[in-house]
Amino acid sequence: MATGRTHRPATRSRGIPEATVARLPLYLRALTALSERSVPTVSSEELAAAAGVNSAKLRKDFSYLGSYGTRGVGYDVEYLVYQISRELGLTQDWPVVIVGIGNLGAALANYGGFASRGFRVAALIDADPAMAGKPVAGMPVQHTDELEKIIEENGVSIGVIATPAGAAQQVSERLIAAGVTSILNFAPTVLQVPEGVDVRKVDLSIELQILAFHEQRKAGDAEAAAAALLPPAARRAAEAAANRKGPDGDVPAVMPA
Amino acid sequence: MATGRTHRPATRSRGIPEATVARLPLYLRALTALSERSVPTVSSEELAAAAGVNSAKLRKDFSYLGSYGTRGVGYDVEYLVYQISRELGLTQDWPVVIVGIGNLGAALANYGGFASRGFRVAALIDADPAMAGKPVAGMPVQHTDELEKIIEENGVSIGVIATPAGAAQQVSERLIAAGVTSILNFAPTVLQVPEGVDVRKVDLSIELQILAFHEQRKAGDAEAAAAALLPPAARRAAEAAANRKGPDGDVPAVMPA
DNA sequence: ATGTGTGAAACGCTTCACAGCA
DNA sequence: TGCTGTGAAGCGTTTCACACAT
Repeated sequence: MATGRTHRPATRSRGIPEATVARLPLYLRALTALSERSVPTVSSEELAAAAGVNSAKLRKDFSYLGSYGTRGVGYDVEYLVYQISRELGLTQDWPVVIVGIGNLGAALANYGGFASRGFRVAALIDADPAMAGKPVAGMPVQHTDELEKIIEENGVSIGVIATPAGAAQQVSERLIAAGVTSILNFAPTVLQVPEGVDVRKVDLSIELQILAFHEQRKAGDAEAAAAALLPPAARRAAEAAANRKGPDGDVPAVMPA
Repeated sequence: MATGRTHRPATRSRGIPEATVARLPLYLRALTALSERSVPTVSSEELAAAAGVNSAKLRKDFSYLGSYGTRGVGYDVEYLVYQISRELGLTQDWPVVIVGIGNLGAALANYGGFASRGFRVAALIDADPAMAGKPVAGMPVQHTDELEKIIEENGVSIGVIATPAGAAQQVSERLIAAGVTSILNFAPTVLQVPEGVDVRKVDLSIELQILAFHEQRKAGDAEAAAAALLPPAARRAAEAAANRKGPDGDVPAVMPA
């Protein structure tokens, strides 16, 4: 997870558990693929495999939306696509602004997955005057001065922050003051926001660090197993790890007092 | 959260709960900032605020690492930085490859947060022959043909996939066959990987959809409250939402059979 | 016969509240 | 006195297993 909500007690939103909400987009994507192949129905087993979850979880998830399946048959693909889209609020148009048009901001602006899901990039905003007017993803970058005007005129309630860490808090405050109530934050900072504003964060470095933790554990296991003369499948990883560490790889950089 | 592990039962890894592991990078970042300001110690309360969690959770998290605090005083910043770094495996060097050097891949290549955390971009790989040799983030892009050689020569165990969805599964298979055991996947697909391989996914579109769900709920609440003549704080959002929807905003695009 | 829908059990995570150490 | 460390309670999520509809 690269991610997490802020505020609001972990109580259910509209009766649907948060964990289920987080999986709905996954189901939707799998269903859309089936729909494009004109598959009329799916079983929970098939759909679960396509979405990368187990079928019991999927059935439980769908049970929160209502009884949309047919026993002995499965789920109607088109109908489910509609129901989930509706539940997620994707049947309406969501204008979003992207603030910070560096490498990442540009990547986001060019990302096709937004438009196809009801999201419309209403504006690209950057603090650098030299960027103003430059076309990115076929759209002129606008200066931060215009931020409030853009948000109010377009009824924007979702903002994406792709600025450097140092600018993120201030940007979020301006977004919120102008009316934004949901923020997707790519800057590596914890945003301080008032009650009622949702923040989700995506942090590339954090994801890698979590992988490193598990990777390290694998290497440790492999080393231990190798030492016990029980060569495991992950042998290669252990060897690579050993090579990387070097002779003093484990010496602490800082010693406790 | 934008994210999730694959395989391996949700049992604890090395005694540390998965939820705790996911927060360690957050604490580390906050601690690093304190360290740079030469702050010698922090209380759980202060550090929790900086990391955006509550203090009970933080103390519980740290208790899994050992008793590194001093009662009545707090935690030694430098010592904690070292212990968490060590726990996460960041005291060693992790070479990573980035596959798919489009907008997003380039953004990742340029992202500074990697190098400072023990991650080293060993190679940038792209399938487009026209990209080969082009410098991105001061590093020449290499062709996919070289993938296996690069991974083996550099002892790479972590791969980042930033290709289009259609290429991701095949890329992951080649990465894994060559020795990669952890993958950070930015492509909007569910990767099918063998036991023992960790996958974390970051999906921009999914994060936005989760925000949209909550945003929709807020708008609904605000409308209801407004109808009940109890003007709420989020009034603006409701009005904006109403504007967006238009006269037939709620008519289903697909009707059930 | 097949596959959904769902109570109930199991599990993991969070929060509480306070004992215990500096 | 102040703040950590931690059992125990509380919650939300996952998994099980089977009744029930088709």
